[in-house]
Amino acid sequence: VTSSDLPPLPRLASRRSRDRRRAPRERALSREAIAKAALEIVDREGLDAMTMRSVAQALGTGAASLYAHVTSKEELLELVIDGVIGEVPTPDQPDPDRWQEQLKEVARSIRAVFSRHRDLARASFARIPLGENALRGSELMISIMRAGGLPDQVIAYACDMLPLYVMAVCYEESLYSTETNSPADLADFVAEMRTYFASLPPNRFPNLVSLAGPLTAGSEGDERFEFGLEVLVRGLAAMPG
Amino acid sequence: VTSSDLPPLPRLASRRSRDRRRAPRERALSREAIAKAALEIVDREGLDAMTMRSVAQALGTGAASLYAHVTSKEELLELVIDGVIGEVPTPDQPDPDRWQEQLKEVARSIRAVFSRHRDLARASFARIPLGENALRGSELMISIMRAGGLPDQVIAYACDMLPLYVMAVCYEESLYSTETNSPADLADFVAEMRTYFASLPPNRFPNLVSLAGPLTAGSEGDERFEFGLEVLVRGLAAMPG
DNA sequence: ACCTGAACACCGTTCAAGT
DNA sequence: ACCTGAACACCGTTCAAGT
Repeated sequence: VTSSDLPPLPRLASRRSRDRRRAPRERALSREAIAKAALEIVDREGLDAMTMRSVAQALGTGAASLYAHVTSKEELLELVIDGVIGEVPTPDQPDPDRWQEQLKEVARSIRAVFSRHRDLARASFARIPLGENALRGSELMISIMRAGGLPDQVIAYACDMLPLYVMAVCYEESLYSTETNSPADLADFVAEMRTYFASLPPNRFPNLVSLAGPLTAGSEGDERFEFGLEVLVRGLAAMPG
Repeated sequence: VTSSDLPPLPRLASRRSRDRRRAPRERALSREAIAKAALEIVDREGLDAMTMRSVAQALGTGAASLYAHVTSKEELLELVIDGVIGEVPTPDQPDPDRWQEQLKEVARSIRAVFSRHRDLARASFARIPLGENALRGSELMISIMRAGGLPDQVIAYACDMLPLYVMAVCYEESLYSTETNSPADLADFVAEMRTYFASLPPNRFPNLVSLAGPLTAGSEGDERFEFGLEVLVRGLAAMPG
């Protein structure tokens, strides 16, 4: 899935870290090993548990040693996230007649991948994704929309907006599964919300009261996410050049 | 703008804090005073500078004293955010013929308000907004969409999706203005991005290279945000019941 | 050239003790 | 009833000193 045999991409100047890493010794640390250890902690204990100290400990060193390979926790997170984006499968060739379905498919893949990595989605926010794999993802989405014949500027904005939506949903969903431990807990929580909306003073919140049901629907499966995808795709299709 | 003269709403059971606060003494602390001090710090120095310690210091006490009025930093943040949502102006009566424009107007107001509070938008994420003012905001959006004749379930999902988009954009924009200090800096950054995309290997990233211009357009003003609003509103209008 | 112990300057939260 | 000093168990990052 990764493209590690290709020549490395240049780095955006303002993102470039002081190039401190060297040819690694026998069993020395490396950016890859550090990122791998970090992701394992995220998967096991969540994003907050991933500290420079905990990552270092997993590798049998102290936190200070990581700074020889990574300039900051921020940069490490970027590495981890780009690696995860690399898990997103690349689908078939762009098909002009199926751009909407293909775009939705990519979005579904991203959601599926991040749902396997706890609340990592939170860290992905508002980070302009410039890693190798993120660029490939953008390239892919653009190619699908271009095949679909969308105007360039629509494609460009959509390239921002679509991941924004997907990541926001992933983060939201990761919170639910953090706060509630079992599917039954989630159902309880949703039920509590519905009852709460229904019990609000009807003179001040008539609409919240009467929509208590729909407002709390679709939190359990894919409906909510699919609704958003449909809105986005239909909206994009309706945008003038 | 606030509705402090109305009877207090019940609190969702799982959100209820141990009711530790009492009738405040002469110049004692209060939830309101604490939230006000916290927001002032956010406005002056950003979200990260808002710590329990810094808020307490601004009030002339120690951090521990805040815990008599607020159960956690999390709860304090909720208080601050709901207060800021209260700054969003409530527009005219819902007009069936203008629901799209009215919905966009609400979204613009929310963006305008949060853009005055640094990166506070970040803290608003994936927090189901259940404060007094947030509920009023939801009630308002629902009333506009109901006047527009949208199906109930579409309205309910949209109630989630619209703020999600607006807040995500607010957060993204707050990052730009944190990393870049002047408009000129922002322009430089955007230019750097454009050059970067244009300089990628064209055999691997043909679309990113050729769309370098559009991809980095509209980051300075409202176009990007307005594009998203338009997509959402058109998409919502196109959803079947 | 790389790695590290110890330190610096912080966090959120708790709790015994005060008034 | 309310407030607080001090402590607990942490953070990210730096840096002099080691090998």
